[in-house]
Amino acid sequence: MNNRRQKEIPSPVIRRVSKYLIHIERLEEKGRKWVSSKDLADALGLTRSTVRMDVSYLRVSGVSKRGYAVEKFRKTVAKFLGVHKGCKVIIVGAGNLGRALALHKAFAQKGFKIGGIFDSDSGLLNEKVGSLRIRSMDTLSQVVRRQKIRLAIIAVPAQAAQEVADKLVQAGVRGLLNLACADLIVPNSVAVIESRIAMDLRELCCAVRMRE
Amino acid sequence: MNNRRQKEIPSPVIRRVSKYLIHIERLEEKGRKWVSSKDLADALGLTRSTVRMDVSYLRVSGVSKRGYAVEKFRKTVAKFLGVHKGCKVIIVGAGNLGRALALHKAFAQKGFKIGGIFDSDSGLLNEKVGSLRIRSMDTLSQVVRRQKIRLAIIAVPAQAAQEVADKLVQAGVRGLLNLACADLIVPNSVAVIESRIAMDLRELCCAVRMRE
DNA sequence: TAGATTGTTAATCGATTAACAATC
DNA sequence: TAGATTGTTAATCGATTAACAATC
Repeated sequence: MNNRRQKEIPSPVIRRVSKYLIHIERLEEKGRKWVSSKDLADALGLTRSTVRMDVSYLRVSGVSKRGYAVEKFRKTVAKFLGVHKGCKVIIVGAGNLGRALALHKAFAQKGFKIGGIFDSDSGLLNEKVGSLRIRSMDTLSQVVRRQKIRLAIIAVPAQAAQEVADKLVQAGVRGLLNLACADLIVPNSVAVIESRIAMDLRELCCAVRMRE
Repeated sequence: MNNRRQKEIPSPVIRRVSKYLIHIERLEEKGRKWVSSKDLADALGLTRSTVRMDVSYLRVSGVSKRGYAVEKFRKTVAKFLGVHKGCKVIIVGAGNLGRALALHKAFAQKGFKIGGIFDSDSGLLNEKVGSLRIRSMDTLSQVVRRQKIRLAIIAVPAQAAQEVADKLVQAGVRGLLNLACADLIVPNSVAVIESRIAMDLRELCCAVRMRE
């Protein structure tokens, strides 16, 4: 593909690193100063080797016998993931799920700010969701440009998902979190993470059967 | 581990198979009778080899030159995943997210039925969410036993997640879908799928940065 | 110092892809 | 028949784990 500033990171590593961050944040709250690869491995059910390999992708250097400095680790990981206070996200779809996410406290806690909620149903226009007002899809592109929004959550029914994705991509959004049960086709330059709860449930169903 | 009836299936396979099911269901609605490994591979961005290997784990046999019979494929995959009409799930946590999921239409469409919604806040007791009433945590174990519930969705704040998981496990639930930003510790006999939207957003953040 | 832990290289393991005979 | 597709085995690729010297 195109030449990247960053070394190519395997996606299992990224997934684990975002788990490390959650864990490290909790340790920091508790006042812990140091964490070792063994601590992390035990807490997350991994091997020490895996943790150390993952850490080697970051620019965190550890100290023999003590491990990694918690605060520095947390800062470096947050920077690595591109997470910073006030990273803005918009939500498309103001149904039950879209509204719930707009009000979801964990987002703010994890550094995200909801930059707007949109719906194609003009009956919902201007209705309040927390401190936000539901906006029309016509204003989407303008909002994305003005506020320099890069991330969007798709919380619309499956049939509408592709059309919404197209609009978002055209408006310049760079990453989509897809909650709809639909496979999205997007240009290579746009990242998509699937988070389809109904699909997860099916996977769970299967996992349960496997261990019976 | 314990001896299983089923051959051990790699989890990437399970994840892909649940994607096949979504796709196949749509094809069936459209009246398609046959689907080939090439069709599936193209639709989901995989190689034909991968699709055929995955299919070989199922008990679907294909026909040279035509591929797989759509209806039979769909039925076999649904059975393989353990998904059947009316598979019951309970939701713990009647905050924004829990309520939204209780009302979420995609669940019913995908064969799941919400068997109850629970919250520890007695102020919410008996409040209506769609056709359900919010129940107290004290009744959880009874409901799980009577209705033979095997799956639960955890939609409570991170601090409460482990306690809720313990209660669910004790009540006899076999699979947990965790929406809380907390790492759950459960016995090996219980399956856990993580579906933490805030974490997914962070992963997305990172993915976006990678391709800049 | 002795012991614990990092950082990195090499070995292992498993998943994906390629290849191809069998089949319709 | 010729061509397309399955089903399976072998080759490749990449991720995980093990091992160990360096370090504090």
